[in-house]
Amino acid sequence: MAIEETRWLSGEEQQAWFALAGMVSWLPDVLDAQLQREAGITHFEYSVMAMLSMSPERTMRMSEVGALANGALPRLSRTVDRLEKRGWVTRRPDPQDGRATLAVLTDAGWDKVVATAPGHVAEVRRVVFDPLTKTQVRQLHEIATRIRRVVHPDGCPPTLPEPSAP
Amino acid sequence: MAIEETRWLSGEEQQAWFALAGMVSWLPDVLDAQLQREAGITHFEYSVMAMLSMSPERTMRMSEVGALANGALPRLSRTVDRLEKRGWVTRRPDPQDGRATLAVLTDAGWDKVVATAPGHVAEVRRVVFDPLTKTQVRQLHEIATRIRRVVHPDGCPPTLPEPSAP
DNA sequence: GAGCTTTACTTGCGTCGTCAAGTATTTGTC
DNA sequence: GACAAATACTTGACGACGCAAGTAAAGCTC
Repeated sequence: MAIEETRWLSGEEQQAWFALAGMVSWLPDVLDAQLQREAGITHFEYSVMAMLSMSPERTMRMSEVGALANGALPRLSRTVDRLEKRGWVTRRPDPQDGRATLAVLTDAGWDKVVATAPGHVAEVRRVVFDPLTKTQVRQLHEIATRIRRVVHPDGCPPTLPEPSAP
Repeated sequence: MAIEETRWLSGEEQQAWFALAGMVSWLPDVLDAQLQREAGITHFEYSVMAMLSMSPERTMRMSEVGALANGALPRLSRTVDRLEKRGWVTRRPDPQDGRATLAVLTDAGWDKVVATAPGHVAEVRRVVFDPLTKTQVRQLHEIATRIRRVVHPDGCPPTLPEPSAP
C-alpha cells in the first residue's frame, strides 16, 4: 500500500495469473477427492504419513513433519490426533528435548501408506505429469521453487530425507 | 487402483512435485494474509467482488461468479451472504430465469474493490511475477492451463468478461 | 540457581467450507 | 397441460482450520 503508482498486470500476466489461480484452487480438491474416495483420508493426512514413512525409524518431530507436509503446527497437532485415533501414528516425547513430541508411524500406518500410495501416485501422474512434457516438468520445477521461496521462505531442505519407501 | 504395476515418480518428478505442492499450499495463505491484513477480506471474497466489478452492470449469475472465482456454489452462497451483510453485494432474482440469482456489486462494493486492488496486485506481483522471468511467465501460463484443464475440465472461457476496471 | 525469554507444541473458540438434503423454477414428454 | 426430470441455488449439520492464548521444557543471564 505504498504511495507509488500501481503497476497493473499486463494482458499476458492476467491470463497467466488466472490460469495459475485456477490450478491452485482445484488441484488440492482433486487430490483430496481421490484420497477420500479410495482411502478415506485427506491429502494432508496422507502427506504426514508419507513423510513419516520416508524417515529412518519412521519417526519425526512434529515440527519437522509439519514443515515437510506443508502444514502449520496447530493443524498438524489435530491431524495427528485423528491419525492416532485411527491407530496409524503414535506420539511420544523426545528423549533429547522434553519440549518436542515425536510422531511415529505404526505398522498399521505403514500398511495404510503402502496400500494408498499407488492410487495417489497415479492421480498425481494423471493431473500433473501426464499433461506436461518432460521439458515442462523441468520448467515447473524451477518456477514452483522460485515462487515457493517467496511465499514460504523457511522452506524445507533441498533434499528429502532418505526415501526408504514409496 | 487398477491392477497395473505402479509407475513411481522419478527423482526429477519427485522434486518437481515437492516444489509444486509447497507452492500450492502456501500461495493461497500468503494472498489471504495480505488481504486480511490490509482489507479484512479473504482472497475468495475479493475474487467474487473483482469478478463482479469486471462485469457489465456489475452483475452476474451466482454460478458464473462461482466459475470465475473458482468456488463451488455452497461456498459462493455463504460468501455472498457475508458480502451482503457488509453492504458490498446485493442479490436479486434473474428476470430471465426464476431459478437463477443475480449478484450485484453495490457502489460501496465497487469502492472496496478499488481501494483493495492495488495492494492485492502488488502482492501477486511480489510473489508470482517478480521472481519469474518473462519467459517463465509464458511457460507457467501454458503449464497451469494444461493442469487446470485436467483438474477442472469445465473451466471458464479463455477470455475474461469485458475488463471495465481493475 | 532464580527468573526471564524462547521454543515446541496443544487447545478453546469462532469462522469457514463441504456434503447432503431441501426448495423453487424451468424444461421436456406424453 | 400435467408430471417427471433437470437446473440453480440455499441451508442444516458437521468437521476442519486458524488465531491467539495456554502449558511445559530449555536456554540464557546475572
